[in-house]
Parts: sequence; structure tokens; C-alpha cells
Amino acid sequence: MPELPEVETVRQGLRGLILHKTIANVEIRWGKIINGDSAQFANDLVGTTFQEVDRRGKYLLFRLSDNLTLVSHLRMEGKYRVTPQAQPLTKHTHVIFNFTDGTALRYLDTRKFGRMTLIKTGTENQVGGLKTLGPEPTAAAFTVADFTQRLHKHKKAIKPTLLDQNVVAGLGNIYADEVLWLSEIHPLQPANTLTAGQIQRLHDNIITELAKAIQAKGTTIRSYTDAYGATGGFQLSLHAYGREGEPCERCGVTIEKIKVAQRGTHFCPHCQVLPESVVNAS
DNA sequence: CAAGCCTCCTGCATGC
DNA sequence: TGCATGCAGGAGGCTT
Repeated sequence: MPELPEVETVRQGLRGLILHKTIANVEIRWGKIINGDSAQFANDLVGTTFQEVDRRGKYLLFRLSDNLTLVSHLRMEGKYRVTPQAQPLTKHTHVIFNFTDGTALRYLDTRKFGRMTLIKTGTENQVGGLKTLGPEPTAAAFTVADFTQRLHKHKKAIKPTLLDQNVVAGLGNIYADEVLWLSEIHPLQPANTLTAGQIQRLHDNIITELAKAIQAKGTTIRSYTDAYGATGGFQLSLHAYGREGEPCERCGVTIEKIKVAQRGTHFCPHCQVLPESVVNAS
């Protein structure tokens, strides 16, 4: 499932494959992928050229000529491929951007959860999802003070709070479990009870862990690959996610898997404990 | 406004 | 072997 490091890896790969290519026509095989009128979407894109590929959180922002931006979210299993137009379509190909040079950008998505929106460049902040998106998880954009303020607004558990893209952009289920393990924080601890020390650790681990995962070209758990079809390498560095039943690398106690807010959640019951004040309050 | 639940989808693992 | 069931989950929509 692509989270921020995977989307960033896709972005980097796509730049080399589609920049300066011009769209001859667009084929939409599953209309629900497109937000708004899909005929108009296809029509507006004809004749435009890819000029840059940006990213905000888990959103890809394709910058096109004619002052257009294609906002694309891969959700669970969205993938892009660049192929010759003559190459037979594989199953689950839902949107096809045919270029004037005989190649095509194809959007594949097994579960059809991904979405695309075509907007005027500069109006990104009016698109649902981007409107209230939290800061990028970088030292430059993501401050401890701001993080503290946002966490204090939530009484719910820290795990689903980290998945809330309005708090900080980019974390999904895998990296949320990882940064909580690294920070030695129990996933069920209410967000507004985190101490200054815990918030500082969590903040720092979010920045460093996502940066490391980008360096490793992302995590491939089920089906994620980059624009070239290559898998990532970060799954080898996971400490908690998918490791239920295995010994914790820090203390040897068996990693557990529980459900938190309907999401599979992996943690070490020895390293990640609820503070006594929280246990007593419940 | 926060929080909880449901929905969208398909493939794969499990159980009888 | 075949079929039903459950599970995976990002984000938007809905209700409370």
C-alpha cells in the first residue's frame, strides 16, 4: 500500500518517463476513478504536455501545460506504467494516457480505490483532501510545537490520530506502527496524553523514518512497485508491521497484533506500554 | 468539531 | 474440490 515514501518513489520514477511527453488522447475504462465529468477530463487533457511531477503527502500532482494539474491518489493499489501503446493491456488497467510518441502512461489499480481530479494549477488547496492536509513530515515544514497543538485536540488513540492526514501528511498503517514502535509508545495511548518527551521522539522518528524509507525506495508488502515495476527495499527494515508472533528486536518479547480503530496494529507489549495515569483513568 | 462506523473493490487465505 | 466467509485498508461520507 503506497504511503508517502512509496508515492515519492513513484514520483521520481515517473519524471524520467513522462516529462515533455504530449497527450494525444485519454481512454477511461472505469469512470469512477475520475472525480467529475470523465468526458471533459479526457477532452481537457488532449494536446497538453507533462511539465513536472510534484507531490504533497500521498498525492501526486502532475503539472501540465495549459495551466492544468492532474491530482492523483493511488490509495491502496494504484500503479503507473509507461508502455508502448501496442503492448496488450493487462487486467485492471483503468485509465490510459496515450502520448504522441507511440508510448502510453497507464493507470492500473486492482481494487479501483484510486482517484484523479483535473484542476487549474494553483487551485490545489480547494481539492478535497488537500484542503486540510497537514504539514509534510520534514524538518522544514513539521514542527514540534505545531504537532503538539494538533495532538492535544484529539482524545482518541495515537494510532488513528497518526493516520489522520490533517495532523501530519504521509503516514499510513505500516509507518504509523513503525514510528510508534521506534518511539516506544502504545498505539492506544490517547493522543492528548502524550508527554512532551514522547511527542519529541515521535516527531523526530516520523521525519527520519520516512526519509530512510524514501532512501530505500519504499516498502513492498503486497503489491507496491515503482513506475518501473521495481519493488522497494524497506520491508527488510520493518520492526513491528507484519511481525506478529516474532520476537521484538529490542527486548525479545513477542510482537502482538490487535485491532485499533478497525486497523491491524502491531506493537511490542513490553516496550510500548500505556502510562499508569492512562491505565488508571480508564 | 470530533469520533465512530460504513463504503468502495478485488484477491487471497482459511474453513467446512 | 468447491464454495462461503473474512481480511487487507485510504479516505470520503454519513451520523451521532
